[in-house]
Amino acid sequence: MSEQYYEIALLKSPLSPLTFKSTELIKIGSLVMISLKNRKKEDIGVVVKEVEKPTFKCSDISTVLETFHTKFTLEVAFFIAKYYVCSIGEALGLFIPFTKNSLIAIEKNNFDTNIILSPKQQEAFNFCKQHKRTLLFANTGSGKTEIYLKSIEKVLNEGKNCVYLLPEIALTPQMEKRLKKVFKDAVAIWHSKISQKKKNEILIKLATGEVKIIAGARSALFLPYPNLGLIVVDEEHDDSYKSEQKPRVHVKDLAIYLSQKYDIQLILGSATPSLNSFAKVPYFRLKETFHQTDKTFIYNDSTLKLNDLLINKIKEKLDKKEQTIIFLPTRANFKYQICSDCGKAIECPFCSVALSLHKNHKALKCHYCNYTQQIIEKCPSCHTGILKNYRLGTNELQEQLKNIFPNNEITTFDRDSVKTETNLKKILKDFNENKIDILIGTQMLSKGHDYHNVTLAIILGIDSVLNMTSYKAREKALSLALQIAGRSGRNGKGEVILQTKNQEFFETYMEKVDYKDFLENELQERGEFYPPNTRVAKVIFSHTNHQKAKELMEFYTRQIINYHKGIELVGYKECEIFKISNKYRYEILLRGKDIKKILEFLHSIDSPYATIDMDTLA
DNA sequence: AGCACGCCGACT
DNA sequence: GTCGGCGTGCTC
Repeated sequence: MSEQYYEIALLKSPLSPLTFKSTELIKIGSLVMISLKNRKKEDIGVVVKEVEKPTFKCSDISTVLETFHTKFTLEVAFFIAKYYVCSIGEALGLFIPFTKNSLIAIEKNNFDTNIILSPKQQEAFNFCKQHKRTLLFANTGSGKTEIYLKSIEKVLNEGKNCVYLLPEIALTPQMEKRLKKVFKDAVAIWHSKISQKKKNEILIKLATGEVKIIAGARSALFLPYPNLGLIVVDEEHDDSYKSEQKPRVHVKDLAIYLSQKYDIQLILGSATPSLNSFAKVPYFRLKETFHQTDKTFIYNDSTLKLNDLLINKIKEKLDKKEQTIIFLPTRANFKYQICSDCGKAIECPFCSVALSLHKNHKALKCHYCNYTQQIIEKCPSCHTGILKNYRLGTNELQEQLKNIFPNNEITTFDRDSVKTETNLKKILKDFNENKIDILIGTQMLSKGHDYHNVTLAIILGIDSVLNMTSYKAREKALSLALQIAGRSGRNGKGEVILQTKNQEFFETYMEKVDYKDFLENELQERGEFYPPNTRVAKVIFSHTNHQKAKELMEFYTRQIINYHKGIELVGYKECEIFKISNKYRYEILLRGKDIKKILEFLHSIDSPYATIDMDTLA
């Protein structure tokens, strides 16, 4: 009996593909079960290649499953493995495979959204139609959603699928509503919190053509679409499109790649686009909003605190029964407790960061490893000093405001108060029904939620974002400030207070000139040193043994200097947060224009203690 | 001697 | 990633 030999990529395994044999003819892309030496259970793999009989002995493929990957997914997985530096098995592990009934041809549809576009919107829609890739650079309130809907209608009527990506799960409910209103049951929501049972139902409907649009978070891009024709990436500037875990794929960049290489249309949308997309993708500027915008900016150069200016402004709004949102980048009560005698902060025993004070849990907590301990009164280092609190957080501000305005409803909106989708829906519902007067939150506040009665946005602590040591600090701080400022304004009237010592920067780019001018200026500033005109990658070495981590960094630093001409070593040092969860961390930052040379180095790294981050955002 | 733990290498 | 083998160092 004849035997075939196949290379099998083991799903979620860092191993390279291994060779197995079978008497059956198996299609490339099929999922199979195999067993490895010294393993208790069988592993799932994907057939990636047929090969000649090798010199070593091969085991048999035990089962051929009913699921498979297409040529398209295999190609994309190979690209991901190469570009983001992981094994084929890890890259394939991102995708959900097709099943036998998947490849039924979908019929063309006859959707009619009944949406009438304004002349400017029509122009934007036409631009999207004429360009395979569009950056819809659209101010808040300029009606970009209608353009998405029209574009979706078009591809659906051509018999294709659409995926609509959002940066986080929290935004899916409101978009679900808007999409279902127009496309009814052809819409499904997909993200990591959807139950397996529900996911299976969605996959069946996607295969039969009953579902044609998937709206969701990152993972939604990796579903078995019978015929993907359009990718929409909403709030495209958001960094959460990049995965924090291996493979560290940037889903927006992957979407750009897919639309370049395949017959897939792409629309990226944002009021404050990323410089990267701005430089890569043709844009259409949609500025006109449906209401006159009349926004007043007030600058306050006080250090981070609640002061009379803020209190009086809030009172004004409360008296008029209008709502206020307050942004600050810190949760809990305070970020540090510092001894007034010896000047030491109370540190996490496992991480090199201060413990945050959580009064309502009567605890000190580490925001990196979750270590929790009781609140202490006296300095643990010198035993004499009194501890002072620094860096105001959301809960503390809430407490202070409750003392001043005891009869008003003041709620926090951050990772601590929004643990589940139910929490989120309730807070947003209460806020929109005016049951909450003041909403205090972290970045979460800025992310595309609709608020209707907000006339004051207060932005605190933005300087700590601007002063981060990242080439993206300016872009991050400004887009964040603009996004929050954009949530203030009922019928176009709104006030914004920025507490900052960098008035000139914010005043220039928030009031005087267009965000486009910031992007153009920033492009100049970054020059040839930072993206988009060059590529950057970061490698982090982490180990419980301080010396081991350092030696690894030093070894690879020498490798770059000696054997990798053509890539530039920007720096090698301790990570900003030196220790996390008892692991010491060192990093190498490198850059270069030649992707091949960068990847050659990154692929030469052979250590389980290295984390490779291509196109790092930090 | 007995075993817990960490390290290392193989895995087709 | 996951497993077994093997060495070190500690305890009974």
